[in-house]
Amino acid sequence: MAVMWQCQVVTSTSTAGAVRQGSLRELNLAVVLRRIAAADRPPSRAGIAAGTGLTRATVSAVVDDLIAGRLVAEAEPEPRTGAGRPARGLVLASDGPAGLGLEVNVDYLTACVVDLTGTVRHHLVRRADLRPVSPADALARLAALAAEARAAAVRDGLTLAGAALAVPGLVDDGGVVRLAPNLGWRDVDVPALLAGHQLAEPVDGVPPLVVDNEANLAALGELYAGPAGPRSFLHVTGEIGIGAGIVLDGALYRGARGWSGEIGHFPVQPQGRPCRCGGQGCLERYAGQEAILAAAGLPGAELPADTAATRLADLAEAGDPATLTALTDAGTALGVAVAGVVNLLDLDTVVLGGGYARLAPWLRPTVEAEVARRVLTAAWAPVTVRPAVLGAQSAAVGGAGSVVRRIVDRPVGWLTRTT
Amino acid sequence: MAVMWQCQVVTSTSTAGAVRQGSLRELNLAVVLRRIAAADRPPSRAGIAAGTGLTRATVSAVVDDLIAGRLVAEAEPEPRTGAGRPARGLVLASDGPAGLGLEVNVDYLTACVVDLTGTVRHHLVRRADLRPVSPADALARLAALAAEARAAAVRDGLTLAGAALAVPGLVDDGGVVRLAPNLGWRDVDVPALLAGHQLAEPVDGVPPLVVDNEANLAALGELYAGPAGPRSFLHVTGEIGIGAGIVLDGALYRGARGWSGEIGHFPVQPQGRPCRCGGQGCLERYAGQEAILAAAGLPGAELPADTAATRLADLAEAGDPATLTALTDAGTALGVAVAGVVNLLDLDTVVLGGGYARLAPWLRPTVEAEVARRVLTAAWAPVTVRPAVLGAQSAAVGGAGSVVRRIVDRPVGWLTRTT
DNA sequence: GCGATTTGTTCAGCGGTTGAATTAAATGGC
DNA sequence: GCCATTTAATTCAACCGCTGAACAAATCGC
Repeated sequence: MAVMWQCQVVTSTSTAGAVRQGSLRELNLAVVLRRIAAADRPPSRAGIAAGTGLTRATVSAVVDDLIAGRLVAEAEPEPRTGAGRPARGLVLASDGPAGLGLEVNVDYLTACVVDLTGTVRHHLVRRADLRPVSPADALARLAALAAEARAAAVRDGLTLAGAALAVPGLVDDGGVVRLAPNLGWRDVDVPALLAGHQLAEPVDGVPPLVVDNEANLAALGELYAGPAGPRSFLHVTGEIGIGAGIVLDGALYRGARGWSGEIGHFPVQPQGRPCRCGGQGCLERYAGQEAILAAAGLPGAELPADTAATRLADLAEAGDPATLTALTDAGTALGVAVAGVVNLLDLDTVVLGGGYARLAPWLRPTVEAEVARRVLTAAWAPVTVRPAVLGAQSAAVGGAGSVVRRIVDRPVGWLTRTT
Repeated sequence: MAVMWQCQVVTSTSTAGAVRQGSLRELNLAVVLRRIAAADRPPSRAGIAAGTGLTRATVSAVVDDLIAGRLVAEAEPEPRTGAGRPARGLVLASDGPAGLGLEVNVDYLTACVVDLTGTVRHHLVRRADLRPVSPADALARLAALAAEARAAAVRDGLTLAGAALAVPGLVDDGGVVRLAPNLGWRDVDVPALLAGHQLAEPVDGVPPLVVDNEANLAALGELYAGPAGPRSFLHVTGEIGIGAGIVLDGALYRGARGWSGEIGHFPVQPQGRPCRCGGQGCLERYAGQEAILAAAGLPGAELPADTAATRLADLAEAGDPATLTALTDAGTALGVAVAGVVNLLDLDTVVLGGGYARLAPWLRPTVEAEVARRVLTAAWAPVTVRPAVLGAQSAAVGGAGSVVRRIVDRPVGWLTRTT
């Protein structure tokens, strides 16, 4: 007689999900705040009570806490309808906590500030080729840009609640960049290099900066900003390498060690062109920026992604045949890979991000054709292929968004802060 | 200024996660019960209190409820250690609720009973070629087998809490089998065909039978039965077709419409052999049972999977060169596909199930070699490839396990039942 | 046998939700 | 213009379930 789950391990985060008395309020704060964040019109306390099943009394008490904590504000222009006492609309506060989103990439540094409502309040970009710059230097410049953004946020009355840094590479739990090939970084300990800077000072024991892969943060940005609905999608970022962020059931899937999304080496031609990874016929060799540029007869394999994408888009718009062919071929390869992923994960949406966002008009038809041809269930349920809403610099915005989103999902952390 | 998550939709399951007063007890029942289920030694009330952060008083009250509901029992042979009052060990009850697992496949019907502890208490198999049999007939035979299993369970003092039926095909939400090619089923409405049978009578408004893809249920079985640890893995089922169950962070991932796991048409040779799906060089054409048998020079493409696997294993053990080559080639193709999936999802374990379980000794080395070669992060973090613990008929056992597992995860549903 | 030690139970206290009653603020009919 | 009606939000006693401490139970070591 086989015995199952005899010795399953409990994930044991010390309390392992036990619900204490105080958790009630903690959980309901999150429920109410999420409700306010998710509504398309400012909801009333009564509406929230009806929607959640909580009592109006409870909702009022919870909302009082949220307003006192500067997470929620009452909307003066209350939307009225019919008879009865007018409801007072509740909206996320636009003068409370905000998130700082940062990005280091091959040819630019970005810092942006996103408030609780999801509005991008500031967006600073510094263009500069960072490949010859040492990681320490690059991070020092980034810190300066971050300080500038922070000052702008403070002038607006905002309080920065944390920061997220997007990096084009593999990042481990501790914020160490294991490998960022296009930047030439290897084992760069970002928190250590930023020690002393304001960014690195822990607040309430919480490290204020999380470092993450740009594809992951871009996918989060798309999750927050995208049209309602898509709860499971693949966000493909076309750069020199090709990365993917995977959102499943409304949550970013990071993988067993946080290294998911490596789609660049999906085998689209197993007996095809050799790849630096040791395999053959990897997607990157057919739909990577270098491959597209070469096929279009353009130099500059090492160009920054947005420059390359712009150049290709210009040529395509002008009707350059070599470019059009190159994009069609790239789209086909991308479609093969995407179809494989969709077959495996049964996704309903694929988002073209990074450089692909700009090239979507030309890539999309071929990608869609391959998907329709190869995805078994496509006949029953169509797959949407669309460009990223946030476009190129979605990683920084997504990172900033993830900071404030964390507050929406667990407001107690913000409300009980000591500072 | 881009605005994010302006109009996100709330999943709105009426209460939308609101935490009522009574939810406290509901949640803590689950926490304590899971703790008991997950422990490798019968834990004491005090131990659970220490582990969860709840008070000993609370744990005692919760445990009283669980014992009253026949979900937990006190283990008489309490495990002692040191000084102090001896603890009373708590174990899952072996005479409470049980799950019924069913499977319809090409050449057999299965019914099995799994109790709360995960022990397989009964396991009935009827061999018969079901391809010439009408779906209604096949289900009638299944219902008879299920009734037999139910009687055996009742004799043991068990109460069946629900049933799960594994089918080798695509199943939709309503339990309709959209397509099961090897059975020759199309749009078979299982609940409708079982109407009138005991299996189909709702208890407390809950449909007693869920129908699911066999690969999904087999993956769940592996999740419950497998060694501690693997929280994210791919379970590949080799049959006439090739299916995969995907477990991410300890939960089965079903996809946007419940049709995830279609790995059989992963492109391993895009310019290769044409496939019935319309694509070219699909995995199924290289590592499917039909392909392996043909490469080994054997007839019987339509053989049931376990027969075919046994025959191949016998030949391989005897050192038949054609068979060994066939298995090596199949392993290579499988390895290409698996490597692609692991790259994408960053899994740490791949389980070979179904017919592959029996063939694992020969497939495993080549699969591992391909994975090591193609998975970028394999150097930092190894990927384990292993045969399924439950072997061939894991789907029925996994289905039965999922029924009792649901009770462990939400005991209130069982405790408040009216029957 | 007695103190030390650990388990499990009992009980007053309390935080937070509940539900009903109350107050607040608007609409609409006459 | 006034009042009944309607809906929103607040107040308050009641109650549910967790908390913490005190207590009883059961065993070990000396």
